[in-house]
Amino acid sequence: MARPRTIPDDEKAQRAKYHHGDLKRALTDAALQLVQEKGPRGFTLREVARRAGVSAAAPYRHFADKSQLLAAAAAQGFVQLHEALDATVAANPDLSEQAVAMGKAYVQWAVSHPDYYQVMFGSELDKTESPEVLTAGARAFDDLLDTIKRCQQAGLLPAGDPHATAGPIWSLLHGISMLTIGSDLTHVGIREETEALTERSLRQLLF
Amino acid sequence: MARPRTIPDDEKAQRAKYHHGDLKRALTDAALQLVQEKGPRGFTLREVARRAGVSAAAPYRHFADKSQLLAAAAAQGFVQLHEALDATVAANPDLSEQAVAMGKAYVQWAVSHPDYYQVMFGSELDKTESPEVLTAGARAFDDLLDTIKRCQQAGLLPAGDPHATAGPIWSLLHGISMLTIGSDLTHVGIREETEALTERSLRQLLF
DNA sequence: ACCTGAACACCGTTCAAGT
DNA sequence: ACCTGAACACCGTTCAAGT
Repeated sequence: MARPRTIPDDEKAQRAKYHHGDLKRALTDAALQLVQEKGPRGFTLREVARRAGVSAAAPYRHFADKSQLLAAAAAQGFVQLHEALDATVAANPDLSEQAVAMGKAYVQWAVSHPDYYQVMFGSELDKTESPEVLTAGARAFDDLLDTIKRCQQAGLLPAGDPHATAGPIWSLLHGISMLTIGSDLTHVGIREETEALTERSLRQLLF
Repeated sequence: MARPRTIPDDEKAQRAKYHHGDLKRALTDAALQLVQEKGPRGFTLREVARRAGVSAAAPYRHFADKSQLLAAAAAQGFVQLHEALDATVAANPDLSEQAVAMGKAYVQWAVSHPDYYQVMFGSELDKTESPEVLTAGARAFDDLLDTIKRCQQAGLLPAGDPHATAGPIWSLLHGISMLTIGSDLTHVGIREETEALTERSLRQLLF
């Protein structure tokens, strides 16, 4: 029953700030949660504002429009994906398996965060208008690029511009992720497990 | 088995039917046009009704809801894609190049009909609720499957369930299409032409 | 400086009423 | 049988007004 009477101004400031000062963070947090709950389809500016305990007009002090708020959520998604890829690299020091492991991790993250992934790559988002998303996305892509470079230096992959190798790989991983999320593969009779499909096609493309 | 006693004049019936009887076709036509004009984002039930010269409530006599109307448009997209693939097969009787030619035709169609393609694979569409889309999609997929089978019989591709070969190929083609439409490849510094990227990665995956 | 309240123009959807 | 008009609950966005 400690009364907050003697509590440092720190906490008070924090509380006070939540609704005037750090509304931006409160809104992105709510947006993140809403995307995960309802997907891109159910994402509404007014609902985000409601969850942040604020009027429908308030978000416009911090985001130009709805798509900019969605972009903030998408950027967070790329950060999470980047962290997942980073962790995989750290957990797989063996270079000969690192590329395959990272590919599997990419798809694994995508299919276990389908709403996120669809926001990150869906047509609702105009990436051109949101440098935040572009840099966050580039950071995740760099993980792939770095692994390719290391493999090249170790002689496991042919030398040359790593982008030339990254293009096909990323396209494949993105395709598997999207088609799996949309259940399109099973709809046409492809019942192979996502992980097996990923590993198999990646090896075929790489080696 | 009671058939109508008087068969009305064809042309007159056609004309009269357009606004009472063939509203369904008028609506899907308008939907098709609207998708091509404004993309999935600007697609509105009310606008479609407006273009068909009908009240906002009228479409509900022919479609359960907005997504069912969008599904009708998506199905048409798959039909068009199927026709493009068919034409490519007919124009490339040489089996050794048919698979690559078809892959290029797939991506080519996708990037030249970006709004269509995004509707066909976007999150706005619930394919499960629309058998029309599923069968139209399966028909396009069968083109790929057939070419793979023929290549297998000619010894150009390893024998086995053609689905096992189709999975990686389709995933790659879909990934290239989507990432190109979204400009994601150029955003991360991959400036290779779409056609070159497609051909190169397809050959690497296949041979 | 930051937020609210009210307003505007638009949606998707429903339903009684018209023809 | 098929369509309209009006209504409802919801949007995204703007802006004067409050604190």
